[in-house]
Amino acid sequence: MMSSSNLETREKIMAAASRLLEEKPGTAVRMSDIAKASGVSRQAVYLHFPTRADLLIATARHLDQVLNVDEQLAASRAATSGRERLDAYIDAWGNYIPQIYGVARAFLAMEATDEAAAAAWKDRMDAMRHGCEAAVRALAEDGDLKPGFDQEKATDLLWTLLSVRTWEHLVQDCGWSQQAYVEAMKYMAETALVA
Amino acid sequence: MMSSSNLETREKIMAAASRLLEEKPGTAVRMSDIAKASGVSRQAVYLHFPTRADLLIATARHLDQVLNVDEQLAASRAATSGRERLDAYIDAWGNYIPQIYGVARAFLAMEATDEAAAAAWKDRMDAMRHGCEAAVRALAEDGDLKPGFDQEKATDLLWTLLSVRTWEHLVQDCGWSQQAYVEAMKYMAETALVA
DNA sequence: TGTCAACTTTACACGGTGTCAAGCAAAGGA
DNA sequence: TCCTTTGCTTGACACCGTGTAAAGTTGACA
Repeated sequence: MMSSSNLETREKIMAAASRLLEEKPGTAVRMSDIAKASGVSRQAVYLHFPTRADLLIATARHLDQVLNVDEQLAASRAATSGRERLDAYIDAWGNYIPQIYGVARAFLAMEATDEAAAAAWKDRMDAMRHGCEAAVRALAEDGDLKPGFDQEKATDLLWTLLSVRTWEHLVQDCGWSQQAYVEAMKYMAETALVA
Repeated sequence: MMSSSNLETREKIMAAASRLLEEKPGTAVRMSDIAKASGVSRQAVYLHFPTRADLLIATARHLDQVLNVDEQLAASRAATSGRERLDAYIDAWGNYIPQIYGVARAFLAMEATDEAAAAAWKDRMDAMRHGCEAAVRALAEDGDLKPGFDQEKATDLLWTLLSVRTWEHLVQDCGWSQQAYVEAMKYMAETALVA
């Protein structure tokens, strides 16, 4: 029961962290806030997660698991044509962003100062880039990639279009609806990259 | 002579700040670093600029003046057609970004925590948005705005495309050349917004 | 009964921002 | 010549958030 309580506490902390970050993104959420929200002492948090970056990393993984990213992104891999794949990927990732925005924002804020956080975020974004790369390759294999576009540049462009910062700018700063955002990204990707 | 030295010190501090930020963007530049680089005590900096945000704001204005933003952006206002105006604006602003990137990055890092810095940065970006708005309006007046696009959405899209974060992503993270960046932004804006 | 594991409480070090107060040196006027 | 003002220096300190250290508490279980 003690060992299960150990795990339960860990989960409680991660759950509280993701809840707080999701509730008030942009607000600086402190370790003590997370501790309080978990119903645990600040030091208990440090017992489970040596640093803030460690907690953030674990929380991100935890969220991926709870939200089942793999399944959410599976549709795009099942697509037959390149165009479908591109569309499905934009749909999947574009709609995943708001679900992880709180944690993402915390990462982006720490990135500048914390080495470990920067590396972890880079990893996640590299993984996302692979999705972009696969969509572009599928497009190219169909002969549907706009002529004169090399795959790497096309991937970079798509990657930029689908960055969390672009989502943030349009949805948070400009006040676009999630649907308008996804449609705009599809439109941009289509007109820019598809022949 | 004392009153002129007063101004000189102020300028020295702002010059040192912009130099340090430009030299090592991404590195956290502290007030004490700026003081040292200015050849002045840390408290002298606080004598001239009550807070870090104040220093940043003044430095940004100072930089605008030294680099002569107005002139750099003038070409776009002189353009006759909407398409020319769009192109000229992307050219001007897109090439201005790297010149202010150091300071911009400092603002973006502070934005999350500092109210004053966030407001000042928002002001600057709103001013930039007016440029986007004007370009889109000129396009619409020529009947060259893609049908089914309302001007506000088009402005938002262009604004997002020309954000410092987009520049950062492509040039800093993806390693694109400044020229490739500007061309890509022109291409994206053209294919997405021009009829 | 005693041990171990998870957790609590309290205290403290560190780095960065911002404040406060006393002192100093040079310019400039009486 | 003396005296005031101005621009700056020096050194100390408060505050906050992260992270560390150490001793104490509580419940499970052998």
